[in-house]
Order: sequence, then C-alpha cells, then structure tokens
Amino acid sequence: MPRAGLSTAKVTRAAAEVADEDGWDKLSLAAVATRCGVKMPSLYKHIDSLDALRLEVSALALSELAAEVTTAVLGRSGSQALHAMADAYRGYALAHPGRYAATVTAPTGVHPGQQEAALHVLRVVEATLAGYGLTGDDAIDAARSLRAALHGFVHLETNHAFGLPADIDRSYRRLVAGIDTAMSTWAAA
Amino acid sequence: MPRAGLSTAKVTRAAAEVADEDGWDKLSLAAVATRCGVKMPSLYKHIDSLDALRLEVSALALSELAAEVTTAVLGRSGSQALHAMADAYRGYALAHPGRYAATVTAPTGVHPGQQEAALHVLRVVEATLAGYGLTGDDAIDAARSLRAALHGFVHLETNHAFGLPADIDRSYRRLVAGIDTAMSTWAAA
DNA sequence: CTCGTTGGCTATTGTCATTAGCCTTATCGC
DNA sequence: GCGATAAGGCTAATGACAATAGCCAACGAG
Repeated sequence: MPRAGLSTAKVTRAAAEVADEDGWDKLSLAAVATRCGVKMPSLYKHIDSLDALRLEVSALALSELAAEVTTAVLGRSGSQALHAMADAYRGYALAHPGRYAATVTAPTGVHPGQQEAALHVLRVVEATLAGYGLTGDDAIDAARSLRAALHGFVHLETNHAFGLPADIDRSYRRLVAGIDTAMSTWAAA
Repeated sequence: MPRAGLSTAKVTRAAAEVADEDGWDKLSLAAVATRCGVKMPSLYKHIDSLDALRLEVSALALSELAAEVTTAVLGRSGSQALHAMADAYRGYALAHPGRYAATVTAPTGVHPGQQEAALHVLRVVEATLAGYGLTGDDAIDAARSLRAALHGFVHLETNHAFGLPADIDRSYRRLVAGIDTAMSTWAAA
C-alpha cells in the first residue's frame, strides 16, 4: 500500500473544500476521506475527531478571512476602508460559503490559531472604526453592529434566504452606505 | 400497547423543544421520539422524514415570529415601531434559539405554511419601513438591510460569537438606533 | 359486534463516527 | 546497507441514528 502523504494541514484543506461544496453542516469524514483517497479510519492519524477537524477548518477560514480584509483596508481609511473591507468580507463568504460558515458556527473548544485569527479580524475592524473617531464602549458597540450587519447579510445570502430576485449587489452597497451614515453620527446616540 | 395520541402538530412541537434545548443542528428523531414517549419508527406515521420535520419546525417558528413582531408594531409607527419590532425579534430568538435558527436554515423544499408565514414577517417589515417613507427599490434594499442587521446580531449572539463580556443589550440598542439613523436618511444615497 | 383504518411496535438495512489492532513503509542510529 | 522504531496506512468491529417493511392492537363507523 503506497502512502498518501497526508498531514493535518492537508486533511483540513480537503475538509474546507468539502464544506464549500457540500455545505458546512454536511461535512463528513466519509467525504473527506474519499477526497484524500484514503479510508475513513486513516484520518484519525492526523485529527482527533470530526469536531476537532471542524475547529481546524474554522481556524483556517478565519486566518484566510483576516488576510483578505487586511489587504483590503491597506492604504485606506474612513469610508473608503469601510467599503473595501465590506467587499472583501462578502467576497470571501461567497467564494467559500462552507469555510465562512465555519468562522461563526465552530464547535466549542479552544484552538490557539483560531483565537488569534479572530483577534486579527477584530483588530482590522477596530482600525477601520478608528477612522470614524470611535473609541471605548462606542467602538465595541459599533464593531458588534458592523459585524452583525455584514455577517447577517452574507449569511442570509449564502443560505438563499433573500426571496426576491432584485439586485443583491445593489442592496449590499446600500447596506454599507447605511452603515457609513450610522458610524459617522454614532456618538450622537 | 396504549396509544400516545400523536399528530404532526404534536411531533413538530416536540421537535421545536428539542431544537431549542439541544440546538437546531443536533435535532434528531431519536430525541424527538424519546420526548414523545414513543419509539423512533412510530414517528414516520406522522412525518415523512427528518428533513420534512425540519421544514415543519421552520414553518411553526416563522408563524410564531410573525405573530410576535405583528403584536409589537401594532399601534406604533416610525422609530417607535422599529424599536418595538427589533426587541420582539431578538426576544423571540433568545427565547427559542433552535426555532429561530430554523427560520433561516431550513432544508430546501416547499411548505405552504412556511412561505405564507415568511411573507407575513416581510409585510410587517415593509409596513414599518413605510413609516420612513421608503418605497420601491429603496424599500427592498432597506428591508434586506434591516433584516440582515437584526438577524446578524441575534445569530452571532445565539452562537456565543461575541467575545467580550460587554453589555450586549446596550450594543443591540445602539445597533437599532444606528438603523433608525440610516433609514431616516436612506434616500440620500 | 365487526371490519377497515390508524398508530403503535419489532426487526432489518445502510451510513457514519469512532476505536482496536495489524502490517507495511519511512527514517534514523550504527 | 541494516535493523530497530515510529508513523501511516489498512481491516474489523461497535454503536448511534435514519429509514423501510411488515406485524398487530386499538379505535370508529355501520
């Protein structure tokens, strides 16, 4: 029996691909094993369990997402940075729906890389909000609101929950414009 | 063997309770059967499959949610209606996290009651937006944005995705206030 | 009361996650 | 090279769960 030359990283990548194609909730070791050209039990030499693998995928996705939004905001600030970050965020979610779902719905458990990547994303958001002069509690509320709005939109979109066929790109642009308005006058509340 | 006196509606209610307690993704026929005091195969006299049951739960949840937001906006308009609806929306999601997840992540398939209940919710949202003078494409974009923001917030909250322990109620109030601001100046974009 | 329908049940199959234990292939000390 | 050791594949077995088939008791209409 020739060896497949697997590793935790390769199995995680295969799992991310399965999640993108079949859906995050349909991720199974059977599908991952097939994709790796290996029998199911062989995966256990590289991962601890399905839940542990999900956590790995979550960490991978968060670090990819962090890289995308970081690149997007480089050299921009204020409204420009907000739009660039929002586009990068949605772009990643649409290109990798399974991975994106993993960034939010991860199994409970601590994974060092995952925590760090999540903080990386948070830092980019905070830096963007600093361009609106938001600090302290205002920044926390604004960061949560921004994340909620972007996440809610792409989550509904990737779940095909927008009934009408009306232009979704335009709706997203209007949402981000609305966020821009709200952030600009945040302190007033 | 005495009869349990089940029905599709009773099984659906039991499934909704399981979803609220164990999580929407952990919903299983085994748990529903136990809760109904019955063996697993007996459920098939009342439902077609696990996916069909999920669709039933989704329809139930959407009709309950529609009733809540309808009651909330009765006799109010504009900013008042927006805040009342937003509170009812989040209140339902926190009280029934499993059912709430079902309103968004339902299996593909058509269910008459589900479609109607979803339209009912949409009508309430549209009526609220009418108080801001939004119609046509503006109303579509605004409705999607409003839904995205509210859904994103409660989805993150029910998934314990807000890292910091800072006051979540306050963050939600600020989010809704931000939406109010954005809706008030929507036409300008 | 009886007969047909309804709603329970047991038994069976297939899929998947997980564990145990085997056996071959790399790899490293000599 | 060469042999010990670890690492990475495998088959086999177990247990949970969805789904189907077919049995049999309980109810309701006449």
